[in-house]
Amino acid sequence: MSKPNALISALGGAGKRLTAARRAVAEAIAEQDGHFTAEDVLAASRSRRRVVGRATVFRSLELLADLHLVERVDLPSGDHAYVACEPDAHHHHVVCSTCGRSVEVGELGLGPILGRIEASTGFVIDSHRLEVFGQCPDCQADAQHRSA
Amino acid sequence: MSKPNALISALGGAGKRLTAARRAVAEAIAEQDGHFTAEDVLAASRSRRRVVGRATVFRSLELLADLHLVERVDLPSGDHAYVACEPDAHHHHVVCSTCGRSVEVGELGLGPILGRIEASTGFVIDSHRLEVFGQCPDCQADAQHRSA
DNA sequence: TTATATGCAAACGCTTTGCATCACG
DNA sequence: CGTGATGCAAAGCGTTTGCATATAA
Repeated sequence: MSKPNALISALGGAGKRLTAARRAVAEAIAEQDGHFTAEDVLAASRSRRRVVGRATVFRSLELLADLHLVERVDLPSGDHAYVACEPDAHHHHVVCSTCGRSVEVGELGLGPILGRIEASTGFVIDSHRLEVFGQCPDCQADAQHRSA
Repeated sequence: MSKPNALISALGGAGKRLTAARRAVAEAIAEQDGHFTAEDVLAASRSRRRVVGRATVFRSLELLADLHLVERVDLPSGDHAYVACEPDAHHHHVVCSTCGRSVEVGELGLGPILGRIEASTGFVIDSHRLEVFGQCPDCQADAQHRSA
């Protein structure tokens, strides 16, 4: 759905080689609309006739995750998936339980809550993950059509 | 560390059979101190000479998770683990990155944040997970001793 | 007695790794 | 050129399943 170039140029900027396989992975990710698994990327690369080895997909995904170009999310089912994301600020993902699309949201005031947790538990917090699941506006509309 | 009886009686209350295997799993969980994996439970049951089959451990864990007696947490590493927890109110876990112990915290004001997310994204939120990782007080102390 | 639960072992699916080859820079 | 990347296939690991047997209620 968006520009693979962003992924590709970011890759180059990190001193990583700009290989055909990585371009293919970037393209495959760019055409994903929502969260996706390694297998989805593999399938997308195959359907585009830019076949990439399974191992390379995993290696690329790991690399992109290190560069914060994609982020791993754990679905409620326990499955692992990835979402493309902006590398900049800290943010969280809101994932649609129906269609899998996700949007990013900022911190929205989580900081004070973490402060309260530190105060009440004595922990020093290193990291946190907030994963939110629900129905996106489109799927809400679809649900209404179906029931009406 | 705590009473397996709580798990056992809750099991009975749910119309489930109180079998030897389930007692063994409950005991194994009770002696876990922090988060644990299915393999940990299996190992604990073996060391106590109350051997339980691998499949039964997974089935029991699934059952206990359904009853909200344990909760599945996804560690930053991507591994799946479980923590024992109180079945009552909605809460989240704060997990120590060093020793794995976890404590429960309540909502602490997440509600308004979710409301803001709904407002800004148009999603209707079904569920959420907040996972917080850091150093517990004990591990902070240990770290100081070591560096001092 | 009868529906449930168990145990085993094999099947499974996702992910990683070893290693020889390839190609970006 | 040299190092890093690739691809294949096999290994690895956690998890699930089929099925005959055992057992709680």
